[in-house]
Amino acid sequence: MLERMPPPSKRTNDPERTKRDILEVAMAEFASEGYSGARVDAIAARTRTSKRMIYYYFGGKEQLYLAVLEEAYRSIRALEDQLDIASCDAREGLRRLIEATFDHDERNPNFIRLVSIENIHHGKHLKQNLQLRQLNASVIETLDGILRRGRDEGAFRDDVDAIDLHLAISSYCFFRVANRHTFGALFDRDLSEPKVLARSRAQIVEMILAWLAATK
Amino acid sequence: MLERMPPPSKRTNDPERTKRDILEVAMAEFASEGYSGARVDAIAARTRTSKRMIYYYFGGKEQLYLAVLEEAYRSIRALEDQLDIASCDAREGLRRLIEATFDHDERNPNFIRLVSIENIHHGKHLKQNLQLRQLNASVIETLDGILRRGRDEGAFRDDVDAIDLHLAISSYCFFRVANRHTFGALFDRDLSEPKVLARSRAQIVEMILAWLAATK
DNA sequence: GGCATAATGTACGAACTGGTACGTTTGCGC
DNA sequence: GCGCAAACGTACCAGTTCGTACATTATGCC
Repeated sequence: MLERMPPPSKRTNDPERTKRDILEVAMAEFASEGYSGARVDAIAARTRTSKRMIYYYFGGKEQLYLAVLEEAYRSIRALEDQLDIASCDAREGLRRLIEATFDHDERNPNFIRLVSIENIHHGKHLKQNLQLRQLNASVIETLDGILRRGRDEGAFRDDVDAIDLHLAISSYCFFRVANRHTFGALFDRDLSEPKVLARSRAQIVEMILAWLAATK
Repeated sequence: MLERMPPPSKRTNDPERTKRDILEVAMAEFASEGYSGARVDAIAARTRTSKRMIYYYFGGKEQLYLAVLEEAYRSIRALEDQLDIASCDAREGLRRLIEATFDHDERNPNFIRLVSIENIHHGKHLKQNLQLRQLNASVIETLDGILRRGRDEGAFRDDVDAIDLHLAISSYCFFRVANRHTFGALFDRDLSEPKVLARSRAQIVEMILAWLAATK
């Protein structure tokens, strides 16, 4: 088959692949440049298809961003499902959950950046999306279960609720990734360096456990 | 030309006021819209002067942003100077510093947002600015002093350094403000509400103190 | 094989946006 | 007053950017 290469160009239709391709490229672009900084043309250029398809499948820049945001949130669904929390005591279960959160944020800087970007825009896209809110409820339930068990075991204090706890854990894990650049520039400590990372990972666990163990 | 109304219009020259005016408006615009989302025309419109002056005094959009960023960082210089830390023990001194950090972030959402924005842009502007890095070193020195005193008093563990501690404190205070919108949308808790705020303020103090008191 | 529809490519346009050319006014030293 | 530089206003331009009209090809179905 000596197919004359580009004359008939051999186009193949693959809607699913095209959509996924656009989403992936768009995620990288939005995460890297912010919503306003992202360029539809730049996304199209890095896609195997054309700008036309972005509008064909997604409708526009804002809807594409919305799809990216949803995809990003969806990918972290039930982060805590894979953990075997039931089989250990509350402290150990919590330790695993904290480490999983830490590792997740570390491994998904694009997700972190998108959340930052969404907050810059006052969370107006997320607020529109009912579905996503429910996805995130599960981590609260998990934490609530751990907290209750910890109280029953006499290991945890009883005046900290699941949302307090989630705030404490995720703020640390999130900040480390989101503010890596300014923190690194100001304090000369590269938070992405393996040794620093491991140190932080241990410290957030210590911190939370010490807090919950405190007798007020 | 029947124009009689604003004949000479009584213009007054006041360079300093003009500059400050532009900076203030620009700070609000950048913080609200992000760097790419901010519009030079929008800034000019809300100023008592014209777009021409932005270029006259600052040179361009990017240099204006740079000036805004510098101004924002400079305004928090020596946050810890007003605290009387020397006159109390380490735990009390640290408590005051944490609360001051918390209150500062709470009162300066624009600063918080600008830092978020700067991180979206990989901190490239901050990295260029040597001056600003030194300004921020003071908080580390202060924390270092507290930590050392705490160890001498036998109240603090000795395997946590000042930068570890600063990371723990500022991540919590920062996240509460920076991610207020997505957090609120996902977990139905308005972090800016006075009661929630006071609760958080107490919790971050408890958390840090419990951590440092832990005997490893 | 023919046809309807989904999928895709190309080229272009209208509006926006950062930046500037050009002219005018103010304030200050004398 | 007078002159001159600093301070300021207006109108406009050129490049960019989102979005679309129009044409074309692939694919499933009978």
